[in-house]
Amino acid sequence: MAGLSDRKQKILQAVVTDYIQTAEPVGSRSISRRYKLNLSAATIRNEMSDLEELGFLTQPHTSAGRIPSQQGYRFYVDALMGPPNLTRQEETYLANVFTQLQKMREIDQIIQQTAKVLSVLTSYTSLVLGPQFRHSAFKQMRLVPLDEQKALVVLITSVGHIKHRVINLPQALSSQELNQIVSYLNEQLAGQTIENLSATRLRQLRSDLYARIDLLSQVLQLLDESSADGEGRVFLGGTSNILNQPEFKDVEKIKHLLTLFEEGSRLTFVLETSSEGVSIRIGTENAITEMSDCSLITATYQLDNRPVGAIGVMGPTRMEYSRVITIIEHIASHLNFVVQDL
Amino acid sequence: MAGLSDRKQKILQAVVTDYIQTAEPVGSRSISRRYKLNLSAATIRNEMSDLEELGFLTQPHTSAGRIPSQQGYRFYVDALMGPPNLTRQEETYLANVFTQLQKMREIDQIIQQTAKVLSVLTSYTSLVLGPQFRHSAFKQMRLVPLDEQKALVVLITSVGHIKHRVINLPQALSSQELNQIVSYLNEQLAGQTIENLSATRLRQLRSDLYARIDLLSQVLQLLDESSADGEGRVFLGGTSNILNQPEFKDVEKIKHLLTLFEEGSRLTFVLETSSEGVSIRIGTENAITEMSDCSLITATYQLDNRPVGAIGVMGPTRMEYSRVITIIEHIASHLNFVVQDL
DNA sequence: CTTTAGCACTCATAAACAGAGAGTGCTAAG
DNA sequence: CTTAGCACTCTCTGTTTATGAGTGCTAAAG
Repeated sequence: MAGLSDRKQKILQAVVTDYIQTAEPVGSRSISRRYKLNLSAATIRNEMSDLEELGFLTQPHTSAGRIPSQQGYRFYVDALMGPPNLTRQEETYLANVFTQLQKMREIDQIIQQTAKVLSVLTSYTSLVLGPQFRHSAFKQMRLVPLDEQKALVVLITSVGHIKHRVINLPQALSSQELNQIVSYLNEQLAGQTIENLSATRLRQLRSDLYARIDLLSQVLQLLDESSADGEGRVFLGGTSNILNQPEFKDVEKIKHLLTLFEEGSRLTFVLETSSEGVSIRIGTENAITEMSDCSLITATYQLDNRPVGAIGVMGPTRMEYSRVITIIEHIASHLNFVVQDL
Repeated sequence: MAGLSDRKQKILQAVVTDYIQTAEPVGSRSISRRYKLNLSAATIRNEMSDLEELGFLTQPHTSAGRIPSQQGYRFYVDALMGPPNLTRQEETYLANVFTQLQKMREIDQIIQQTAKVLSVLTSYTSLVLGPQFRHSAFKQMRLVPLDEQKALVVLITSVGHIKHRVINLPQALSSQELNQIVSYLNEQLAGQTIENLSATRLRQLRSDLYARIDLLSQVLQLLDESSADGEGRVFLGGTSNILNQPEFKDVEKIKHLLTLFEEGSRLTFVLETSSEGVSIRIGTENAITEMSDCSLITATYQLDNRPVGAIGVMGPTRMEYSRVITIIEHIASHLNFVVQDL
């Protein structure tokens, strides 16, 4: 697998970069012309034939050029990929974006804006998973009475995520008692991460306050929902960008992807399961069948050294890997700061 | 314009219903076969020729069948459209949905679910505009201190919409002073609609509290943003449904629509400007050029007899108007109750 | 005067076909 | 081991041809 001669590597690299640019099968001739390898077309032809045998290239049909196979892209990404090539323009654009993001206060806005920026910069489709409630720490809880029977529970966590819910008040409770319950809960829950709450802790609380079950259970339900699916929302950017890719001129393919985009939960899953740091999944490495001819590059962002969310870019397997990777790295690392400040 | 002979109307109706079903130009022959008009193809041919002259039908090319023109659809919708035809299945499905919606507490969830239901039932794309903050009345405001320098402003309105924002506290303020300001604001703003606040009222408040400008301006900014674009978010459902329509097999068209879908503000505008009750806009009646071969059916929903939001369904001009209209009416009227209960 | 049958004509769509071009694989020579 | 040459393959494009649905017109029938 690793035993590719230097020359084969150079040729593979040429094929991949050429195909990434043109989206057309690349022939021996055009390589010997465009890349300074000082080899004749015939030699390259032989090498390409070998590379096909080894599984790095494929032929759409006899007597067409070669295109990289999934394995070919994998090798390219792991070993051959050139350095990023961001233009100065793009870098200043990035810098501008960062100062703008810095100013925003609402997490939703930040997430959405991030998605947009990612898609504009890369001209692929971007996915951004908002900070996950259940990874963040409980900070404070407040009860705002609305009228005789209703009150607003406000839950504040360390990622600046604020969750609220109107609940019904048992009429038997005096405002004093209410305050007691709230401050008791605040005391008990302070600093815990939401996901750690579910099991033992909540049961204990429940028995402590067994007299107030009614009220409590509503609050706990809010906690529970938050920890379950609630906040795992994925924001998309540039969904129409995929249509610019020649590999998606087929309406059926588009339909598959669009319906995938509508199923938030599956997207959430993909992003949640992405490993820490930058991860690159090519074609069928993606587990989601609809994405089997796409590549997905993701990165996580952290809060207090714990990954709380992820950003990603999806494009055809013929994707500008190095470019996207550097952009994603920049944005993810910056997002760390932005989230920290909330 | 209104002077269409009875027979012409029957034929026009036949053409429209046929075309709605088949999406193919319909010829004189198939009408005399499929519809019991007791007229020969030739007669129908003559009538159709007249209808074309009058602008109700068009021919894609000589010697093809006719398809309804925009004017044709308009006449159909205004005068010819048959009664709704919901199956019993669909009605029970609707009933189920309603009980489910009733249970939800979070406005976002309700909106999103509504969008989904609308798109599933109609198999077109649905747009739902959440309740507009600026039409709703101010109810209460709270300040939750987070730490020495920061506090959370919570704004509660009568549509059950809750808006929050972290703001910086001027250190000079004691908690007593804070409370004073808050209760003063509550007093002054109670019952006002958000949109009425902007102009004179705010200026007055600003001068009243001129000493506390720093704090106040942040709060006011929150109010302002809410009244501006903030809450006018549109949720989409079934975006992939358009791909099932044969008129959208062209990738360019799809791209135009998808990019339109990404521009939330333009969609907001369309829904905001829809007149009270059910409105039907066919083709270029839509003002948005990207939608010039689509039709949009919208309905508003109310709170306290004021329209606060809208729902809509978008499909090709060849849309099942009567079906969609009844579905939309049902859902909108139900939404009135759901919103009321929040 | 209206309706209908008959017929020639039009036009899009599909299938069949030829030619061009790009690329390969193989063979033989450097 | 490299390269030039050549025959072969396969896609793509444009052209031609056939088919069929549908129209418009004319003339006869009601």
